Amino acid sequence: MSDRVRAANKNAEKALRADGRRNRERILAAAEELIASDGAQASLEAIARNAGVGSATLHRHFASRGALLEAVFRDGVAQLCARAADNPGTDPGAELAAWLEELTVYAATHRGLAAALLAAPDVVPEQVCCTAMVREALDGLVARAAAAGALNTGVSTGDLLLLANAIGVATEADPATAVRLLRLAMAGMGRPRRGP
Amino acid sequence: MSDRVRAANKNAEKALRADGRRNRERILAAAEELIASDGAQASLEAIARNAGVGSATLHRHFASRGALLEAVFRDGVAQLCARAADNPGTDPGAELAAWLEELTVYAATHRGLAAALLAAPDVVPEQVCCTAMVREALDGLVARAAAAGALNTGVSTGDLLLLANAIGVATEADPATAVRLLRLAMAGMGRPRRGP
DNA sequence: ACCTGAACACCGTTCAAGT
DNA sequence: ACCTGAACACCGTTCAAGT
Repeated sequence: MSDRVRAANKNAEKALRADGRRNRERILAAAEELIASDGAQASLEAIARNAGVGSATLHRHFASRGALLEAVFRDGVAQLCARAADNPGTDPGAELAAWLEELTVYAATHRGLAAALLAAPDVVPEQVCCTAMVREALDGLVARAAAAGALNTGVSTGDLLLLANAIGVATEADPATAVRLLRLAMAGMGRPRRGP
Repeated sequence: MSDRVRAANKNAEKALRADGRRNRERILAAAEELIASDGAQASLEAIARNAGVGSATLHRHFASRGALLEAVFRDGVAQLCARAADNPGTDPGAELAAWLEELTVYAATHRGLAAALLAAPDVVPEQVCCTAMVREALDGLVARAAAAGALNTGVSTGDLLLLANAIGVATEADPATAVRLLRLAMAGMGRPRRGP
């Protein structure tokens, strides 16, 4: 999986001439910065301007806003997802909860990511996309948690993904609130907690 | 409260000349339609065009996109909030849950509302705004539920508002999913439910 | 192969000029 | 008092012309 991601990045970088590759990096750096400050709706024109390239060059490298967002977040999301498989622990429920918090914090601290994940997948078949990576990582954790009886009946991977993204969008740039809200939703808001 | 709302609308309508009032209604009708189909980011230009007025006229009536969204949703939200006070029931926890579901469904079926509620309040002092109405209505329900011990410790009105809006944004135009997600979050996702 | 500058259609905002 | 048309600065997308 992480191999697939690395291969996809190699493809995007290797097939370019030296100047093309340099421009691509500049665009990504500018995009990262502007998305951090302006959110997912950051102006593509401004990104191209900051990168010192024409707007047509940006569109040549990234056919759509979604493609650019994917490229900006792919590495970070891949690392996050790799961590989901690392834990060989003994408490699947706690591991699921901990990883969901990581995902939510990551979404809340990377403006535009949650919005991108929420958007219709828009997946070119065979393409490695953030949504697919996250879903795959989460699927494993959910399966183990469910097998251990640590998950409420009727809760699916899609539910948890939707919840984490919803909270990520709603609390963008406020990770503390994001985590608090996620924990409350996991534990339940409608009745007093029992025990420690 | 509902009086304040009615007064605010009277103010906005009464002080206008006949043609101004007619244009205002046309703009609101066009806005309702386009926001329903395009979401909260609907083009103001297109709204003015559909209403048959110049774009400057739209800006004269509604100084900002937020002001227009407020006007579009104010009546519906006021009715929703009025219903929060109607119930003299005996199960505050259930009443809170039921009203939160109503709010979430309303948000999910009125594209743009949740996004508008999530946006920074941006409240002109003394102005009746949707956020304030909802918060006031919810405050009452929360207080009664908390007094009855039906609410998880540490859950505030703001938490529930944020959660409902987050789910509303994430599931826009899919009220069934919105309700399912809200119920799961209220009951808790992280452990099996007990009893009926 | 990759880039640029320019063109196109659109947008939100503002203002002078109308009635 | 309220409206309009026009102007301004911006945007995303596309394309012919360059190297």
